[in-house]
Amino acid sequence: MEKKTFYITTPIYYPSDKLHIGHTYCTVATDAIARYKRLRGYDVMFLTGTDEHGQKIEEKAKAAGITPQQFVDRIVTGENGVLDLWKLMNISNDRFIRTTDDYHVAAVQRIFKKMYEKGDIYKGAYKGKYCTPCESFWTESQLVDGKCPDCGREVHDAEEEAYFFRLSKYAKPVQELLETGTFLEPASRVNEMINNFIKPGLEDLCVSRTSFSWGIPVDFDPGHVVYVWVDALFNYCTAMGLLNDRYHDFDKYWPADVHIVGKEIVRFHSIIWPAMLMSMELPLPKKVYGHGWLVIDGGKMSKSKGNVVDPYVLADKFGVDALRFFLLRTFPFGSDGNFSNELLISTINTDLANDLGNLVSRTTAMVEKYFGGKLPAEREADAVDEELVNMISTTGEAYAKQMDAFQLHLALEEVFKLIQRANKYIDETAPWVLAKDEAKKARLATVMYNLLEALRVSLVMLTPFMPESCEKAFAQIGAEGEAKTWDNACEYGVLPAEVTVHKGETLFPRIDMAKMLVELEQAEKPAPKTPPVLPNVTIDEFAKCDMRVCKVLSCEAVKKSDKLLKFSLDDGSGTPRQILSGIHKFYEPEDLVGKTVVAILNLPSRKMMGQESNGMLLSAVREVDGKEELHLLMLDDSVPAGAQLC
RNA sequence: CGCGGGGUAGAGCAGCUGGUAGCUCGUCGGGCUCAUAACCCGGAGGUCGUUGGUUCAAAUCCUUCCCCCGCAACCA
Repeated sequence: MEKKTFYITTPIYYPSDKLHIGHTYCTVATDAIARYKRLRGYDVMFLTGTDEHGQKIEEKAKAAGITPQQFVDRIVTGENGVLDLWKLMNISNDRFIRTTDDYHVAAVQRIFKKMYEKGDIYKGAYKGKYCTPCESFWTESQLVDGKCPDCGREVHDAEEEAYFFRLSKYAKPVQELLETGTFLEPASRVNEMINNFIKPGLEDLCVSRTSFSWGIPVDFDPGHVVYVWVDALFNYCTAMGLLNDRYHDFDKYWPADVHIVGKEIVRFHSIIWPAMLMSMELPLPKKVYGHGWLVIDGGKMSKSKGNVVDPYVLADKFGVDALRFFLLRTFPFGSDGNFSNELLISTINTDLANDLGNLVSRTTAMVEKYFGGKLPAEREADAVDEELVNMISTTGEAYAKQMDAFQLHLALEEVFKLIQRANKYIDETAPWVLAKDEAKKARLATVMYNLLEALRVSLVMLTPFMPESCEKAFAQIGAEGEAKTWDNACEYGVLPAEVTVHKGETLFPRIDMAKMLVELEQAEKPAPKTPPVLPNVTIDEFAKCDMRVCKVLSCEAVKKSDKLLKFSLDDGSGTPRQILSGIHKFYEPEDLVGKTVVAILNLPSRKMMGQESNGMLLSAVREVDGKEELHLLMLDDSVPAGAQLC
């Protein structure tokens, strides 16, 4: 009989930067689900990949002086890149798609054309407010005081040719999809989507761009490139062979059983994606699951905050399996979780070292000590065995229920209830007492056997989370072949009666919290980065910058901004000069009044939060421990206002 | 009134289809010695952010207000 298929995906990640622990979290979770389904006998297809087009990558590549393709190659296939990271984390994906793969490019062009021919993509005009000097379109809501948010100048109505997808046409069926089924989970995300996006009304979606070129060309209209929606979302289909000859599994695996996505892209996957599939008259994926984020100290992890956690460092310090386990055991999969090194270490110590690792260790040690490593066949049951033996055969069901609902942390909790019960069982049966009485050998063997069985079924259930460690542990408790299958994870009495154990290396060493925190701090502290010296400028070019000494006449915080301070400065001209500066995080306005600072005066005037800024204050800036540190340039107060720097 | 999430023991969280408030860590005390100074048992510690209401009964439903976070905006 054909095995049932299970098609599961991660998002395709945007390689504009190195991936961090958040991406790792998502991929590890998906991997654990995929491995669980394989364990359950499914024919699993697990896809992950990278979304490599777009303006941001084009700009980053330009800044780095290389082509966009070289840029993404470096991040995806280069050393310590995306592929290396997934290999390190023991990710069992069956396929990896890059949106720059030629088969995907060709397929997307066909998809775009098909939707165009159907009339669901049409050529229209992108209407907006246009700022001629900035060559930028803005929406009404982006404008500041009705003017360009970039330069503060007047904008005018303008149109640009673009292709649109008739998203509005599918608003109703999409709403029904969200409201009726279990298409989008957890359910809390459904209201968000409906209130935020569907109720206000779905507008047609701009699906092509002419403002950048790093994308898939619209083959029937040069100058246009396909924008992210069609390009990225259809990866889930093209990687199975939709409209291309590279793969031939589309009919076998589509529709996907579940797209695992982060909450920030739930909208694309639960509204735009089904609408586009409806347009293509393709079946819809069965489920979109939006997981939460790892946050740090309650705040979002981001480059600019300098609190990005590097998975390479953690895997190196704690081991891949311990890291995988921690991510999935600690945080409820559907909601945000607060990441910290302390929590990571204490979870490893409590669950893996003290409970699981120590149970393996003490059990195998006793079998070796009391029986020379091999249990005799004689048995003698006792009433105290019942609860443990019962749990051995029932935990599988409780675990499966949680796994099938993607409640990974709850599934692991079930397993650890069994492990904790086994530790208690040792206390209740006191094997070291039994061992002193030759007449109680059969009883002692029974106790040991029950412990090994509890370990065996626990390990089967932990295998999707910690594949390598579980293999090692299986070897230690003498479980091989059939003893490691799912069907036998719900059965008591599968290990041979005369099982032989092999006490081995410590599976999860206990971690010295204080010592490790210091080590981590050092490892995560990037080598103090001093930016390289910029290319030469001529003295004439330098002289164009009019930098002058100014006295702070007044200073106040700008309303509604957590960063901006508004300065009124005496620049020596006699007329106060207004300059805005985003340094509120470093200075309180009242501390700056009367200070002697330096500003460059001949920058073009610019509006921020509706306020005009005529120049820029100079500061000394550097990165310390990944955080920006800023010192406003201040001179001795005896220097007069208006003095020029040269 | 932009949208959403959240405020429960010292810390981190669960409970929220209403019925004596739970878990992990920490802390205090006890047990055990097979084990990775690990394991097992017990105690202390909470007026469940605030106001009012529904109910025989509210952390749990409705309402007022306060605070935190995310999206957005902005950071020359």
